[in-house]
Amino acid sequence: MARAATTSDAFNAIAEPQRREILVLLRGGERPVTELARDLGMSQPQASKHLRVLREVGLVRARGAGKQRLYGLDARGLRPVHEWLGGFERFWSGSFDRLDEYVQDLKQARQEEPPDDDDQ
Amino acid sequence: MARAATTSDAFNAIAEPQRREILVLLRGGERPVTELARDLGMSQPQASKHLRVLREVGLVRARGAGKQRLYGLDARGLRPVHEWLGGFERFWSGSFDRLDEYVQDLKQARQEEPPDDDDQ
DNA sequence: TTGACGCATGCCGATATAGGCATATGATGA
DNA sequence: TCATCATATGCCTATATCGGCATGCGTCAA
Repeated sequence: MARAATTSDAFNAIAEPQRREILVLLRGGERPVTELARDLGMSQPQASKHLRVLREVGLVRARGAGKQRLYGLDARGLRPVHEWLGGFERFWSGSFDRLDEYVQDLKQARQEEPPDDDDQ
Repeated sequence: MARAATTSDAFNAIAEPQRREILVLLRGGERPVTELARDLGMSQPQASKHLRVLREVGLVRARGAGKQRLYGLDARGLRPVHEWLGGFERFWSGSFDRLDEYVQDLKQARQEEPPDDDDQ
């Protein structure tokens, strides 16, 4: 198996930096493809492809406007992602001091143990 | 180019469902690899590989405990992701709840102001 | 030392990616 | 109708993935 499709869910769709930039830009309002491509310094086909992915996940909607096609944000699909991350909020907020203890434990363990830190 | 490495950032790391499940499990405290593999119904090598990815992104820390290796959560790396998503919160709450309304707003805005709200 | 256990890693195969380039499709206006 | 502009799509290459399987490596107990 390869990696999951970018169109499988919002998690995969926003894993790509350029797609995140597109979403950020669209926060300011609808935009045609060429404008997005220009502002983000990518080719028009690439912009279209990224927009296609975002469309298939439902994060973006297209609307024909004459020769152009205006893309607009539909960020509702990001909500589940945000909520999933919210489940970890207590681990980085101050009220949860257990992390600090944990980190201390780690430091101790690391000092005592030989460097098996293969981590890059 | 292929897709960005899963170890490039937290966005890519959490794009994989099994890794998300690992993180959720680790919210309950440190766990050895085999236990994670068993609870999530995956092979031990797969668990190790996923944990390696999470380790390289810094979402997880390992601590040697005898024969075992206890993995613990370090969710601080998720904070930037959560914050990025927070930038879209207003689009799924309140008046932006429905895309239709949102599109209407955009149309109005565009009619009132010149559309070349120029880039950046 | 030997064996058993826990975990990490290497190799393989199948797949899907991101990007570049060329081209097809669609709408507009003359 | 035809030419033009705005997008979408197809083909191609290089790459990185995820999974399975086998195996290496380190730790512990006899």
